[in-house]
Amino acid sequence: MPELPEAEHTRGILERLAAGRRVVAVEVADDPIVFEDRDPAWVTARLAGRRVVAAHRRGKYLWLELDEGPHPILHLGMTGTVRSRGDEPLRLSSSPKATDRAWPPRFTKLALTFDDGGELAFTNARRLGRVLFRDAPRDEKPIARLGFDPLTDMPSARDFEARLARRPKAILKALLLDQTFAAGVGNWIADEVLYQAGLDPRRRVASLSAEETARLRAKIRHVIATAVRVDARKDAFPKTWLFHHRWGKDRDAKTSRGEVIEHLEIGGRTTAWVPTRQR
DNA sequence: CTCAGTGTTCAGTG
DNA sequence: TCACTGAACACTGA
Repeated sequence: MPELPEAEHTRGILERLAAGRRVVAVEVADDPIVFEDRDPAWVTARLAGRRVVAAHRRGKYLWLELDEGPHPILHLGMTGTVRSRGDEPLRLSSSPKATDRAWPPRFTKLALTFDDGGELAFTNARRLGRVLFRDAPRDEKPIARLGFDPLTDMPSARDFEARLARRPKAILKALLLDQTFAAGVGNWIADEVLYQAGLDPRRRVASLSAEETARLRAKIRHVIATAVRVDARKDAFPKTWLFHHRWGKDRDAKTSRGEVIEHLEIGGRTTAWVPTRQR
Protein backbone atom coordinates (compact mmCIF):
# COMPACT_ATOMS: atom_id res chain seq x y z
CA MET A 1 0.00 0.00 0.00
CA PRO A 2 2.91 2.26 -0.06
CA GLU A 3 3.98 5.66 -0.94
CA LEU A 4 5.87 7.78 1.50
CA PRO A 5 2.96 8.58 3.85
CA GLU A 6 1.97 4.93 4.23
CA ALA A 7 5.62 3.99 4.71
CA GLU A 8 5.94 6.63 7.44
CA HIS A 9 2.79 5.31 9.10
CA THR A 10 4.37 1.87 8.99
CA ARG A 11 7.59 3.20 10.47
CA GLY A 12 5.55 4.41 13.39
CA ILE A 13 4.15 0.92 13.95
CA LEU A 14 7.65 -0.54 13.86
CA GLU A 15 9.01 2.08 16.23
CA ARG A 16 6.17 1.66 18.70
CA LEU A 17 6.23 -2.10 18.76
CA ALA A 18 9.81 -3.04 18.15
CA ALA A 19 12.18 -0.31 19.31
CA GLY A 20 13.91 -1.25 22.53
CA ARG A 21 12.61 -4.83 22.47
CA ARG A 22 14.33 -8.10 21.83
CA VAL A 23 13.12 -10.61 19.23
CA VAL A 24 12.13 -13.84 20.95
CA ALA A 25 10.41 -15.68 18.10
CA VAL A 26 10.61 -15.49 14.30
CA GLU A 27 8.45 -17.03 11.61
CA VAL A 28 9.59 -16.80 8.02
CA ALA A 29 7.77 -17.87 4.87
CA ASP A 30 9.71 -19.90 2.34
CA ASP A 31 9.57 -17.27 -0.38
CA PRO A 32 12.72 -16.77 -2.44
CA ILE A 33 11.24 -13.76 -4.24
CA VAL A 34 10.39 -11.69 -1.20
CA PHE A 35 13.55 -12.72 0.69
CA GLU A 36 15.88 -12.37 -2.27
CA ASP A 37 16.96 -16.03 -2.21
CA ARG A 38 17.57 -16.14 1.52
CA ASP A 39 16.15 -19.26 3.04
CA PRO A 40 13.99 -19.19 6.19
CA ALA A 41 16.69 -20.63 8.44
CA TRP A 42 19.15 -17.93 7.43
CA VAL A 43 16.60 -15.14 8.00
CA THR A 44 15.58 -16.59 11.35
CA ALA A 45 19.18 -16.80 12.51
CA ARG A 46 19.75 -13.10 11.65
CA LEU A 47 16.75 -11.94 13.68
CA ALA A 48 16.31 -14.28 16.63
CA GLY A 49 17.66 -12.86 19.84
CA ARG A 50 18.44 -9.45 18.36
CA ARG A 51 17.45 -6.23 20.08
CA VAL A 52 15.84 -3.56 17.92
CA VAL A 53 17.46 -0.16 18.39
CA ALA A 54 15.23 1.93 16.11
CA ALA A 55 13.00 1.94 13.02
CA HIS A 56 14.08 4.08 10.07
CA ARG A 57 12.62 5.15 6.74
CA ARG A 58 13.88 6.72 3.57
CA GLY A 59 11.51 7.10 0.66
CA LYS A 60 9.44 3.94 0.62
CA TYR A 61 12.12 1.82 2.29
CA LEU A 62 12.00 0.92 5.98
CA TRP A 63 14.60 -0.77 8.09
CA LEU A 64 15.08 -1.98 11.62
CA GLU A 65 18.37 -1.02 13.19
CA LEU A 66 19.46 -4.01 15.26
CA ASP A 67 22.07 -4.30 17.98
CA GLU A 68 24.03 -6.39 15.51
CA GLY A 69 23.94 -6.45 11.69
CA PRO A 70 22.95 -7.23 9.09
CA HIS A 71 19.80 -5.12 9.45
CA PRO A 72 16.48 -6.05 7.83
CA ILE A 73 15.11 -3.66 5.20
CA LEU A 74 11.44 -3.79 4.24
CA HIS A 75 9.82 -2.59 1.06
CA LEU A 76 6.06 -2.92 0.96
CA GLY A 77 5.70 -3.19 -2.81
CA MET A 78 2.16 -2.45 -3.97
CA THR A 79 0.31 -4.55 -1.43
CA GLY A 80 2.57 -4.95 1.59
CA THR A 81 1.48 -4.14 5.13
CA VAL A 82 2.97 -4.30 8.58
CA ARG A 83 0.43 -5.23 11.21
CA SER A 84 0.66 -5.44 14.94
CA ARG A 85 -1.40 -8.09 16.60
CA GLY A 86 -4.61 -6.66 17.98
CA ASP A 87 -4.52 -3.47 15.93
CA GLU A 88 -6.75 -2.71 13.01
CA PRO A 89 -4.93 -2.44 9.70
CA LEU A 90 -4.67 1.02 8.17
CA ARG A 91 -6.87 0.09 5.27
CA LEU A 92 -9.61 -2.27 6.23
CA SER A 93 -11.47 -3.50 3.19
CA SER A 94 -14.96 -2.11 2.72
CA SER A 95 -16.51 -5.23 4.19
CA PRO A 96 -14.38 -6.50 7.08
CA LYS A 97 -13.74 -10.21 6.93
CA ALA A 98 -12.87 -12.66 9.61
CA THR A 99 -9.44 -12.92 8.01
CA ASP A 100 -8.77 -9.28 8.89
CA ARG A 101 -8.44 -10.36 12.50
CA ALA A 102 -6.74 -13.69 11.95
CA TRP A 103 -3.21 -14.08 13.22
CA PRO A 104 -0.87 -14.36 11.55
CA PRO A 105 -2.67 -12.49 8.75
CA ARG A 106 -3.02 -13.93 5.28
CA PHE A 107 0.13 -13.61 3.14
CA THR A 108 2.40 -13.14 6.15
CA LYS A 109 6.01 -13.38 5.04
CA LEU A 110 7.69 -12.51 8.31
CA ALA A 111 6.30 -12.57 11.84
CA LEU A 112 8.20 -11.39 14.90
CA THR A 113 7.42 -11.79 18.58
CA PHE A 114 9.13 -9.49 21.09
CA ASP A 115 10.15 -9.94 24.69
CA ASP A 116 7.30 -7.72 25.90
CA GLY A 117 4.71 -9.86 24.12
CA GLY A 118 4.22 -7.57 21.11
CA GLU A 119 3.83 -9.21 17.72
CA LEU A 120 4.41 -7.85 14.22
CA ALA A 121 3.63 -9.35 10.83
CA PHE A 122 4.88 -8.25 7.43
CA THR A 123 2.39 -9.36 4.78
CA ASN A 124 2.74 -9.28 1.03
CA ALA A 125 -0.04 -10.55 -1.15
CA ARG A 126 1.41 -9.75 -4.49
CA ARG A 127 5.03 -10.55 -3.66
CA LEU A 128 6.25 -7.25 -4.99
CA GLY A 129 7.54 -6.35 -1.55
CA ARG A 130 11.00 -7.28 -0.29
CA VAL A 131 12.89 -8.14 2.85
CA LEU A 132 16.59 -7.45 2.35
CA PHE A 133 19.52 -7.63 4.76
CA ARG A 134 22.34 -5.09 4.71
CA ASP A 135 25.22 -4.27 7.05
CA ALA A 136 24.87 -0.53 6.40
CA PRO A 137 21.38 0.07 4.98
CA ARG A 138 21.86 3.80 4.28
CA ASP A 139 25.08 3.27 2.38
CA GLU A 140 24.27 0.19 0.35
CA LYS A 141 22.36 -0.80 -2.69
CA PRO A 142 18.78 0.17 -2.92
CA ILE A 143 18.67 2.90 -0.28
CA ALA A 144 21.96 4.58 -1.15
CA ARG A 145 20.67 5.28 -4.64
CA LEU A 146 17.55 7.11 -3.54
CA GLY A 147 17.07 10.80 -4.16
CA PHE A 148 15.94 13.31 -1.55
CA ASP A 149 13.23 12.35 0.91
CA PRO A 150 10.60 15.11 0.68
CA LEU A 151 9.58 14.73 4.31
CA THR A 152 12.99 14.74 5.95
CA ASP A 153 15.37 16.16 3.34
CA MET A 154 13.50 18.58 1.13
CA PRO A 155 16.19 20.45 -0.79
CA SER A 156 16.45 24.23 -0.74
CA ALA A 157 14.97 26.07 -3.71
CA ARG A 158 18.45 26.50 -5.12
CA ASP A 159 19.36 22.84 -4.70
CA PHE A 160 16.03 21.76 -6.16
CA GLU A 161 16.69 23.80 -9.29
CA ALA A 162 20.12 22.26 -9.61
CA ARG A 163 18.68 18.76 -9.38
CA LEU A 164 16.13 19.58 -12.07
CA ALA A 165 18.84 21.05 -14.26
CA ARG A 166 20.49 17.63 -14.39
CA ARG A 167 17.40 16.13 -16.02
CA PRO A 168 16.34 18.67 -18.65
CA LYS A 169 14.75 16.17 -21.01
CA ALA A 170 12.80 14.20 -18.46
CA ILE A 171 9.03 14.24 -18.60
CA LEU A 172 7.60 15.70 -15.40
CA LYS A 173 5.44 12.76 -14.40
CA ALA A 174 8.24 10.27 -15.05
CA LEU A 175 10.70 12.40 -13.10
CA LEU A 176 8.43 12.48 -10.06
CA LEU A 177 8.13 8.70 -10.15
CA ASP A 178 11.91 8.29 -10.37
CA GLN A 179 13.05 7.26 -6.88
CA THR A 180 16.56 8.50 -7.57
CA PHE A 181 15.07 11.99 -7.90
CA ALA A 182 12.47 12.17 -5.13
CA ALA A 183 12.28 9.13 -2.87
CA GLY A 184 8.80 8.16 -1.79
CA VAL A 185 6.69 9.76 -4.50
CA GLY A 186 4.43 7.21 -6.19
CA ASN A 187 1.72 7.30 -8.78
CA TRP A 188 -1.05 9.06 -6.92
CA ILE A 189 1.25 11.58 -5.22
CA ALA A 190 2.86 12.48 -8.54
CA ASP A 191 -0.57 13.13 -10.06
CA GLU A 192 -1.72 15.08 -7.01
CA VAL A 193 1.39 17.28 -7.04
CA LEU A 194 1.08 18.08 -10.74
CA TYR A 195 -2.62 18.79 -10.37
CA GLN A 196 -2.10 21.17 -7.48
CA ALA A 197 0.87 22.80 -9.20
CA GLY A 198 -1.16 23.26 -12.36
CA LEU A 199 1.41 21.52 -14.56
CA ASP A 200 0.79 19.27 -17.55
CA PRO A 201 2.30 15.86 -16.71
CA ARG A 202 3.79 15.59 -20.21
CA ARG A 203 5.91 18.72 -19.86
CA ARG A 204 9.70 18.46 -20.10
CA VAL A 205 11.71 19.69 -17.15
CA ALA A 206 13.60 22.18 -19.31
CA SER A 207 10.36 23.95 -20.20
CA LEU A 208 9.60 24.98 -16.62
CA SER A 209 9.78 28.64 -15.68
CA ALA A 210 11.34 29.67 -12.38
CA GLU A 211 7.90 30.23 -10.96
CA GLU A 212 6.65 26.82 -12.09
CA THR A 213 9.72 25.17 -10.57
CA ALA A 214 9.00 26.88 -7.27
CA ARG A 215 5.38 25.70 -7.41
CA LEU A 216 6.44 22.15 -8.13
CA ARG A 217 8.78 22.12 -5.16
CA ALA A 218 6.17 23.63 -2.87
CA LYS A 219 3.52 21.10 -3.87
CA ILE A 220 5.78 18.09 -3.46
CA ARG A 221 6.40 19.22 0.08
CA HIS A 222 2.80 20.18 0.74
CA VAL A 223 1.12 17.00 -0.50
CA ILE A 224 3.49 14.74 1.38
CA ALA A 225 3.50 16.77 4.59
CA THR A 226 -0.30 16.89 4.57
CA ALA A 227 -0.71 13.16 3.98
CA VAL A 228 1.81 12.36 6.70
CA ARG A 229 0.13 14.75 9.14
CA VAL A 230 -3.09 12.72 8.95
CA ASP A 231 -1.09 9.50 9.24
CA ALA A 232 -1.88 8.46 5.66
CA ARG A 233 -5.62 8.21 6.37
CA LYS A 234 -7.15 8.81 3.00
CA ASP A 235 -10.52 9.87 4.31
CA ALA A 236 -8.71 12.72 6.09
CA PHE A 237 -7.08 14.07 2.94
CA PRO A 238 -8.49 17.48 1.95
CA LYS A 239 -11.68 17.12 -0.04
CA THR A 240 -10.32 19.29 -2.82
CA TRP A 241 -7.61 16.75 -3.65
CA LEU A 242 -7.64 14.98 -6.98
CA PHE A 243 -6.94 11.77 -5.08
CA HIS A 244 -10.57 11.23 -4.14
CA HIS A 245 -11.75 11.39 -7.72
CA ARG A 246 -8.93 9.99 -9.83
CA TRP A 247 -10.51 6.57 -10.20
CA GLY A 248 -13.95 7.78 -11.05
CA LYS A 249 -12.44 6.37 -14.18
CA ASP A 250 -15.63 5.63 -16.00
CA ARG A 251 -15.66 8.63 -18.28
CA ASP A 252 -17.37 11.42 -16.38
CA ALA A 253 -14.81 11.63 -13.60
CA LYS A 254 -14.77 15.12 -12.09
CA THR A 255 -12.92 16.90 -9.33
CA SER A 256 -14.68 18.49 -6.38
CA ARG A 257 -14.65 21.71 -8.41
CA GLY A 258 -16.41 20.01 -11.30
CA GLU A 259 -13.32 19.90 -13.54
CA VAL A 260 -13.16 17.00 -15.98
CA ILE A 261 -10.48 14.40 -15.20
CA GLU A 262 -8.76 12.62 -18.05
CA HIS A 263 -6.38 9.67 -18.11
CA LEU A 264 -3.09 9.20 -19.91
CA GLU A 265 -0.41 6.58 -19.83
CA ILE A 266 3.06 7.91 -19.02
CA GLY A 267 5.99 5.71 -18.18
CA GLY A 268 3.72 2.70 -18.17
CA ARG A 269 1.59 4.16 -15.38
CA THR A 270 -1.89 5.58 -15.62
CA THR A 271 -1.92 9.32 -15.08
CA ALA A 272 -5.02 11.18 -13.95
CA TRP A 273 -5.02 14.87 -14.79
CA VAL A 274 -7.21 17.89 -15.41
CA PRO A 275 -6.46 19.47 -18.79
CA THR A 276 -8.33 22.70 -18.04
CA ARG A 277 -6.15 23.35 -15.02
CA GLN A 278 -2.78 21.81 -15.88
CA ARG A 279 -0.74 23.65 -18.50
C1' DC B 1 -13.32 -13.98 -17.56
C1' DT B 2 -10.36 -10.05 -18.21
C1' DC B 3 -7.75 -6.29 -16.79
C1' DA B 4 -5.54 -2.67 -14.29
C1' DG B 5 -3.35 -1.45 -10.05
C1' DT B 6 -0.42 3.26 -3.99
C1' DG B 7 6.09 -0.58 -7.26
C1' DT B 8 10.90 -1.89 -8.68
C1' DT B 9 14.37 -3.83 -11.53
C1' DC B 10 16.51 -5.38 -15.46
C1' DA B 11 17.25 -6.12 -20.44
C1' DG B 12 17.11 -3.93 -24.67
C1' DT B 13 16.74 0.05 -27.99
C1' DG B 14 17.85 4.55 -29.63
C1' DT C 1 24.94 8.27 -19.65
C1' DC C 2 20.19 9.37 -20.48
C1' DA C 3 15.34 8.47 -21.96
C1' DC C 4 12.12 5.23 -22.71
C1' DT C 5 9.65 0.57 -23.32
C1' DG C 6 8.34 -3.93 -22.10
C1' DA C 7 8.55 -7.81 -19.21
C1' DA C 8 8.51 -10.11 -14.91
C1' DC C 9 6.87 -10.70 -10.28
C1' DA C 10 1.41 -12.51 -8.46
C1' DC C 11 -3.07 -11.48 -6.41
C1' DT C 12 -7.50 -8.90 -5.86
C1' DG C 13 -11.54 -6.46 -6.96
C1' DA C 14 -14.24 -4.19 -10.41
